[in-house]
Amino acid sequence: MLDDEYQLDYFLNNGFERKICPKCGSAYWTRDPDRNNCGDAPCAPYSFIGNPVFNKPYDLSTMREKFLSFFESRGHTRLDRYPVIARWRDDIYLTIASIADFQPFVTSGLVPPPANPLTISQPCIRLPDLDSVGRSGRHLTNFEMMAHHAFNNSQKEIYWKDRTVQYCDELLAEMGADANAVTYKEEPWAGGGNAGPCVEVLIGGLEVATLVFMNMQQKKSGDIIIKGESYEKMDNYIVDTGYGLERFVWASTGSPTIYDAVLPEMVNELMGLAGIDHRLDDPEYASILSKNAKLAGLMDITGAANLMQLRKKVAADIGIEVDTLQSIMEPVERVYAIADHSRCLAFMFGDGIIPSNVKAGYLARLVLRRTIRLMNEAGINVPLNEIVTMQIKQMHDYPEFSQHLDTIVEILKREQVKYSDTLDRGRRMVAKSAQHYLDKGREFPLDEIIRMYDTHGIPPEITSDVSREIGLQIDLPDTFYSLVAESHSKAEETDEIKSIPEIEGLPPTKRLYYFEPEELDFEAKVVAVIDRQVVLDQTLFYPEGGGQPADHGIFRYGNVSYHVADVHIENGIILHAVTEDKIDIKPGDNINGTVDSKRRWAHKRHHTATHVVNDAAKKVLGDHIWQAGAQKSEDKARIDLSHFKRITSDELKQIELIANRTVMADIPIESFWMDRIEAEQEYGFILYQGGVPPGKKIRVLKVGDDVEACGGTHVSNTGLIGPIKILKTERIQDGVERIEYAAGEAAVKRWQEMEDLLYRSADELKVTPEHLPETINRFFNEWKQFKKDIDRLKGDLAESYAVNLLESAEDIEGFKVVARRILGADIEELIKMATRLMEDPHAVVLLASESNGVKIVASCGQFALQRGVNSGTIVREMCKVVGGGGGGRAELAQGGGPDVERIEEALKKGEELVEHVIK
RNA sequence: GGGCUCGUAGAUCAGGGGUAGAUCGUCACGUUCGCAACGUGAAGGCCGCGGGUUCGAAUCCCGCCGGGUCCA
Repeated sequence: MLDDEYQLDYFLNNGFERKICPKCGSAYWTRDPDRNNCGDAPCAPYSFIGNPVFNKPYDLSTMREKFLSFFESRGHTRLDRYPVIARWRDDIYLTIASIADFQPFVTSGLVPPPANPLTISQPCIRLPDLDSVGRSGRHLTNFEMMAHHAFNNSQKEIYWKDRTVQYCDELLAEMGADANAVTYKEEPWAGGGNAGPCVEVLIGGLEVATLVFMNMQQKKSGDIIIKGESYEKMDNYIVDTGYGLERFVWASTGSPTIYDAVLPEMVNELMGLAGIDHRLDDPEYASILSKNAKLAGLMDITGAANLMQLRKKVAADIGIEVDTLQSIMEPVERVYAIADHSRCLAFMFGDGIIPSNVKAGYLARLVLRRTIRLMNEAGINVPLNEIVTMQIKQMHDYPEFSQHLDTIVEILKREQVKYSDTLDRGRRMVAKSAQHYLDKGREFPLDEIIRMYDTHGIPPEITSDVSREIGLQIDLPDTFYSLVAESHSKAEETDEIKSIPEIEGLPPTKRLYYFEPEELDFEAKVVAVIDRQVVLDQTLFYPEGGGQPADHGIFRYGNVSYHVADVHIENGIILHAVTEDKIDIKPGDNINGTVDSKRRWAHKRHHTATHVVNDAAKKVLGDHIWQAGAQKSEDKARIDLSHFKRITSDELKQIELIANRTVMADIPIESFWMDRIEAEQEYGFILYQGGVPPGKKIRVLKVGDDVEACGGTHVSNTGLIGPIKILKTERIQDGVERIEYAAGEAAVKRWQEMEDLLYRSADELKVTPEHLPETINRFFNEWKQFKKDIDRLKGDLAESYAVNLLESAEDIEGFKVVARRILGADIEELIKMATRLMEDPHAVVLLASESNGVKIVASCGQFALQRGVNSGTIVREMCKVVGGGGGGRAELAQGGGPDVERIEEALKKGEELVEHVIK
């Protein structure tokens, strides 16, 4: 249906012919009259292996430079790369494509591009194909997407399809590619809410680039259907190209795998450590790897069954046994994967991801643990941090990673220890469980294996290995991980966005609080009244946002006052919710507004303090600190920071001190509106600590050394924050620390509360606060000692009582029945006595005392037990008499009840029961 | 953001309403010229914290604190 989109003048004027691939049915453009396939896998096999498509081999650096300067010389501005962690996005964690750098605001047209047209080489991380990395010869977890982008709209067109294809053709020609070998395959593209026509660029059977012409956006009512979704045309249309740097390098060397082309030093180093003789100059060995890569390029190799298929084909092709091939390929594939993964980790940690159990940090840990597993399997007994360090030292184009090497190494060391702890714990758990099932003569249940992985992070391979050692065989299903996914309930909750239709068409409210930050009184004209919500033309009321709660206050109209209890902003329109049911104001009326000064000041102080604490934390803990959330209130505030270990109390004191020094330095706070792109270029993504604000312009706030995009209200000088008191830290997730603090009056109040607590505690012990710790220590130790003494004495007491009691026992048919009330004994003493007495096989003991109600204990010796005496039943009946309950074992039971008056009665009842049973 | 788990002696863990346990480690004694090994014995517990249910809670329920882990 997009067929017309591909009838490019460039194709028509340059000798191209449109053909349909007989195998896959795709349309493609070629200069070669004899070509009879689209050139893409699986229709065409790799032909570049051992037969490079360009005129010379390139490495990553020279290839990247070749590409960027090619487009620079054609009017494109070269841009620095963005981080691999997508801090400017709240919908994805990792940068997955060059266009991701410009979503959502540039692609939507809201914000102009930083340059137009532009070229960039953007490192990307994609994890969905993790399983194929190392095996297919071409998959990578991380790669650089070289790109040129042009952002067009109805007012201005930079260039569109023809020029894009022409550039591609010229680039390939300049690199010495055979023009007849290049095909352009038509393929509609869709992703991330956008879509458009696209051509895939193929050479030597390898897809080296994708040229996307993004001109549609997803819309339910759209009339264009692509891959099952409806789209409509956009006003702006964007050239979104992606040239795979690593694939270009691979195609230029023709090596058997992409890993040998891209990371030759690393691969060789690791092969050596794994004890593998990796000699690509050995024709036989090289041919196995090439065959494998070629065939892997033609098929889906995810899952053990598919992989086996590949092995069989390759083995048959070369004429060796499948087992032999397996034993050659498996170790090599592992090393390739390690080479890839460790580079991925270098990017992740180099760009500041902190390992965690959530979000991007979880993805980092996933890759990290996978790498450790692979290294163990490969027999590489070198700490992971050394491998990643090796990697970073070879990444000369990324000198910034070396600057953070100390932090990266520490993180990796901690993670390695953590993982080995988890595995140790896991092995013990599996061993215990396996023994349990072995003893019962049962199999290890599958859901138990899933549970081991799901709740304890124990990989199924480990479960299988450990239980095999114990003697329990386990067959792992190939579909293990999808079974795990299934076991998770799919409770999808879609937040319904409450939009208020009445506000559509209203003018945005003028935000006076930015222009007159010190003012609290204002006049305004009512624009609309919707239910209990008032919209004004301008307001000093700050709406909830950026972790700062809404202002409160009052409106006055004539003699009537209205209380503003909540304020929020929607599409630039500020809604004031008032508590009164009846609102006698209407659009056009002029009202007076007054903001609650105490609340506003508390928020201002806490908000500015947040920036100050953030900055202090960064100075104490390191550059990797990144704000992961914040919330303010009148009496305290908190900030969540990414950090890979717990904050110590010394560090906390240091942070508090530095924060208060910033306060005392009384630094004026600067705020100004700035072009988004300009601000990003000047200050970096560090601006977005507190989240990414929408819009073309952003408000930049400088508090001392801290610079952030922030829309909140602030004090004018740090001195006005007043004292900052840090209250506590909390670890809200692995890798995220929360610091709670109070500022200004709230801080003073906290101090006073804490002082009260301290003096009250000291008073209780009749000591001065200085002596509190040692006194408490003494009391606690004494308490423990007394407890032990009492316990021992109770035992002694019970012993001596017991002798007397037995002597005074009533003889019933040869049994020694004791039914006595023991004055002053508690339940423990009764139990000790009863336990001591039941040593006599003829004893039947019923003891009662008054201790916090009635306590009753019964016991009986061996013979009595055989006679049918059951202490449990007897106690239960006795306790009913005193209005309670009880129970226990037949030889020893206990209970009690509230009715003290009937103790004797209960004993009598017990005696009767005993007699009844014995006789 | 959602889910699942764990917190008991210095360490590793049992017990899952009815007298707090095992193994290792520690200490003492015995055996030995001495050590290891062995034997005998002992010390070592606010059963994470706070509420609730109950005659009775390490155990059940709720909240908090501290860990572990899977998924988006």
